[in-house]
This record gives sequence, C-alpha cells and structure tokens, in this order.
Amino acid sequence: MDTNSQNLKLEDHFCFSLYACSRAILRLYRPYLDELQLTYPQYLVLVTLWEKPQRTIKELGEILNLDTGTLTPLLKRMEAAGLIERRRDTVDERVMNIHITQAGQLLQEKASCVPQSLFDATGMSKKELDEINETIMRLLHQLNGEGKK
Amino acid sequence: MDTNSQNLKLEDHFCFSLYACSRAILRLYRPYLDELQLTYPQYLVLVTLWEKPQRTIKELGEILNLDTGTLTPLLKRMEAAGLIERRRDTVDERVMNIHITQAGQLLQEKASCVPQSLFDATGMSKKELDEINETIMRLLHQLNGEGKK
DNA sequence: TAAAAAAGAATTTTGTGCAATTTAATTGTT
DNA sequence: AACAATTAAATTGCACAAAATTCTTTTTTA
Repeated sequence: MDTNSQNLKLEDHFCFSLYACSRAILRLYRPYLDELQLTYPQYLVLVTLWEKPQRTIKELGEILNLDTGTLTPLLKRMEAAGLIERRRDTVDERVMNIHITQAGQLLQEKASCVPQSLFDATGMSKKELDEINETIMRLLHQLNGEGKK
Repeated sequence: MDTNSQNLKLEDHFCFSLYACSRAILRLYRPYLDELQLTYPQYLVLVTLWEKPQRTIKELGEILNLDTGTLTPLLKRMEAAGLIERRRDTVDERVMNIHITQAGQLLQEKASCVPQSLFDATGMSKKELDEINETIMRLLHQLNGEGKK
C-alpha cells in the first residue's frame, strides 16, 4: 500500500511533539503573564535579572538563545514599560548593559506563584517533570553543541 | 541569603528547556527545509497531506494546534508556491478544502531523508528519542486536555 | 419561515524569531 | 599612527503565532 515507507507520520516526528508542547505551555502561561503585562520571553528576561540584576544583551542572548534581532526591540518595550533600563557601558561603548528597575524587582513577588500554577496544570509529578527537564536539557546541550561544530 | 526561595532559576523552569529545545530543533531543520523552500510549519502541513491528500483548514488546525490567523496566510503562500490548492467546499461553502498538488507530492521524495538527518543530529538513540517523544506526547495531551476544561 | 445562534475563515494587530546587513567601537598588526 | 579584523548592537525583511473582530454561510428554533 505505502510505496514509501520511510516517510513518517506526524506523531512519529519527535520534533512535532516538542514544537506543539512548547506552544501549549505558552498558552498556559498567557493568562498569568497577561496579568503581569508580560510576554513569555519578557518573563524569561526578568527571571534571569532576578538572579543577577545586571547583564549585557550579549549575555542575555547566550543564556536564552536569542539574537539581537529579537532582544533589542523586546528590551526596548520592557524599558518603555519601566521594568528595565538600558545603559551603554562607559568602558566599552559597544556594550549595552541591562539593569532591572525597582518596578521590575517588585514583579518577582507577584510572579512567584506562576511556576506552581504551571506545575499543577501539567498533571505530572515533580519527579516526572524533573526527569523530563533533565532529558530535554541534555538534548538541548547536544543540539547546541552540534550546531557550533 | 535568598529572601524569596520560591523563585526558581531559569534552568529549573522546565518550560524553558522545552521552549529553547524546540527552537534549537527548528534551527537544525532550517538548512534542509531551506533547500526545499519550506518553513517548518509548512513542512508539517505537507506531512499531514502526504498521509491524506485532502483536509479542511479546520482539520489542519486541530491536528497542528494552529489557528486560522496562522494557517490562512501560510496556506496562501503554499498555494502561491504551487504545493497545494485551496478550494471552497461545494456542499458547505464555509469550508475551505486543502488539496496537495503534484508538485507537493513530489516533495515527499526529496524530503524523505530529513527525519534521518535530524535523528543523527540529536546524538541520541532511537530508544531514547522514542521515550522522550512518548513522554512529551503524554504531556501535550495532558496540557491540551486541561486547556479545554 | 424568519430571526437567532453557531460554525468556518479571513482579517487585523501585536510581538516574537531569525537571517542578513549595517554601524560603531575596540583590538591587533604592521 | 594607520589600517585590517573583530566584536556588540541595531536595523531590515520575512514568516510565524495567537487573540480579537468581522464576514459569510449554515443550522436551529420559536
């Protein structure tokens, strides 16, 4: 019947499950992030700045795997919203330093329930999710490593 | 030290690993899909049409979890590229039927090496990837189920 | 059977992603 | 010092992605 058996069905493409799952999770985040007036990548930027309140655009790009074409306008919107400040480095003026503001710091408290809410929505155990996370992280590093060769 | 211990670091957000991994895989696909003059979601549309050569936009949206705001312009570009045809259903004129063309069929052969190439790039065993796929699919169904409640 | 409700697409708007190009600043080399 | 190479951002252009709105067609129902 099937003359070309090497062609996989959709559900056999593991890339599709990742792609669809990633978007499904963004949909779950949306109501929480809407309340904070944030988009998902903006939230990720804040997560990194809550850990360390000043970073360069280059650092953010490496951490989040995003390039300047994405980050520059995104950070400008965040600055307009008062969550961060963009300041040229005085020593090396090519570098743009991103600082979190008081308002950005305050959001940490309001956002603290988000991870728990998301966890609940998955309907999975902590152990199971940790295992998924560990596996996907391993795959991610593998893929990023391959790409740089 | 940390006054707010419920705030997770970036690598503890399992959503981030999925988000980043999904984009990393798209980057791996790009060179292969560039050769076929396809984007990733366009490739997915073709995969579904290779399985079954005619579907409605509604069906495609349900299978791929994409809405018409994404699909309508995407399918118009694919029609302009000669890969599909869009025809109103004669019985129910609200319905738009998507047919694969001869040119779209021919791409199946040219694309048949893509899954294997991607598999190689992951550096993981078939068994391991099948397990990831199974787990992520389960998570996806869980998330989609939750969303509909 | 006419009005209301529902269904399927299309459109509009906003915000990513990413490749490719450009600009400005710094470093390295004669 | 002069010039090439490198680095960090910004810009440009195209293609998603998703919510909200509108439009058309079909179905339901009073």
